[in-house]
Amino acid sequence: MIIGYNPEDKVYLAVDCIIFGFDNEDLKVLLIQRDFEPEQGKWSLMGGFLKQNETLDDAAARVLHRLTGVHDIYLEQLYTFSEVDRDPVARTISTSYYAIINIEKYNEKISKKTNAKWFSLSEVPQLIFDHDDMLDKAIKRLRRRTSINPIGFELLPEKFTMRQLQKLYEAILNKELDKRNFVNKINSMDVLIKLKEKDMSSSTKGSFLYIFNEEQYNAKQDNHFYLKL
Amino acid sequence: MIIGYNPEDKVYLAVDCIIFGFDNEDLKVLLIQRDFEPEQGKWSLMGGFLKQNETLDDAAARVLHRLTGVHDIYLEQLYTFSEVDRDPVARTISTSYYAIINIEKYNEKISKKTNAKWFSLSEVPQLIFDHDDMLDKAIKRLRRRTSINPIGFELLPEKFTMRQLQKLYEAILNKELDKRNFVNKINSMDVLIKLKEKDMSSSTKGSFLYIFNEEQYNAKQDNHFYLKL
DNA sequence: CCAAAAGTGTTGAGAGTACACCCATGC
DNA sequence: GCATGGGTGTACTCTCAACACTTTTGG
Repeated sequence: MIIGYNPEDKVYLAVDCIIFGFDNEDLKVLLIQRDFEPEQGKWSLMGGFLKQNETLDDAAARVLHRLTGVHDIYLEQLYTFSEVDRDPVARTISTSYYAIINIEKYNEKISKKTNAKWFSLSEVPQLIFDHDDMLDKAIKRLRRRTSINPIGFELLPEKFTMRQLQKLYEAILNKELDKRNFVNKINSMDVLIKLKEKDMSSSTKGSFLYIFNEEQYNAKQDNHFYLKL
Repeated sequence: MIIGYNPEDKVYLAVDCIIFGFDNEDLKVLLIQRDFEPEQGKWSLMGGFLKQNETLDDAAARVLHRLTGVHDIYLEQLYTFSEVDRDPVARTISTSYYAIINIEKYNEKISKKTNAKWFSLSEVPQLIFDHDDMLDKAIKRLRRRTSINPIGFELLPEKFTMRQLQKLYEAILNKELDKRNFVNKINSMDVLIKLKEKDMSSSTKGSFLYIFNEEQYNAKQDNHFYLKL
């Protein structure tokens, strides 16, 4: 026995993932309907238990992959929830993670999977345990992050219009933005490349497509952007 | 056995606390020298194991109290560290918390306790395990928080001078601030009460003392301050 | 020719930043 | 009378926010 080490008790450790997506209209979150007790039939975040030889980051990535088929997604740890009775079955402490993904890119895979469904933020049903709190924290964090540096490109197709990008920001921040101010601000960040190509699907005039200039972005990353909207 | 619940493994759960203090000169952090193996003699954050019937928040408060005698301190969860080999003895996952306290107010209590010592941020020795990372994250968080709303009053005596407050911000942000701009900004927040009393210890002229106007502060809390320095 | 979305600049207000001199007093 | 830290205001710049009209083209 090692002196000073006196682990009082063991507990179960889990991860839960808040997956955000965007469908060109609303910010959505991916939920699953539980097909097992407790709380069978209710909606919840995607979760799973930690394995012996993986980190929480690994576990979150594994759970996400198992339930959606999605790989190589940036996951960020949010907060660890530890209320004693949060899970009625056993003392379980859960670390929440959030990720943002492109709905179209993954939709096919996801829809084949078990009981997963996208919900607009305004239509999220009551979730099990403390998953509402988790979602809440995730939304707040996403909003804060959005104003620090340009997240959100992960949520769009490779080529996108200014309008789409604006709608995405509006969905995340849950408020309307002025078109001219938005364009000016985005352009001043200098992380987009304007293509000669136009998207003709949304208007007769057509709107220019942009791609994300990853190189520029990475170069500026450290300084932060402080895109205040 | 409950279907769908398949907890793969159990792990040990701990908390570690990063305690910041201020001595009118430097921002300091409270460390303890381990008097047990492993890593006996090395410096570490204050930590302990989670008990069966307490939350992580509770555990952090308990550990802090046990090792410093300090009560009723605002602790904020930082991040949960879960590298498989972070603790060589057993798989241990640790959730870090940080707090900021008034050194003078508690110094007597603390100095009686086991091996605890304040270190200026620039003089922190190498810490055990991943405690360096924890400290690093805490400093970053503290700096970010400082610019969102006026933290830091916790670190000062009840009555303090503008100069002290400025030094505190300089210590947290690790840069020099302009005296006039600082005073203007603080005054524009309208959360201090200027006393008629002066502190005569630092100069012949004496400098006015202030107290924190908690009521005003709480009233404004929600809107945030965005004290950009 | 008209409906529908795209595209584009200017102005005013407020916040941030840089900057220098006088004041009070103990010694 | 002088050394030491305390106290104070202004001018410039930059960013944010509000705001409206023209362009394109498919139908």
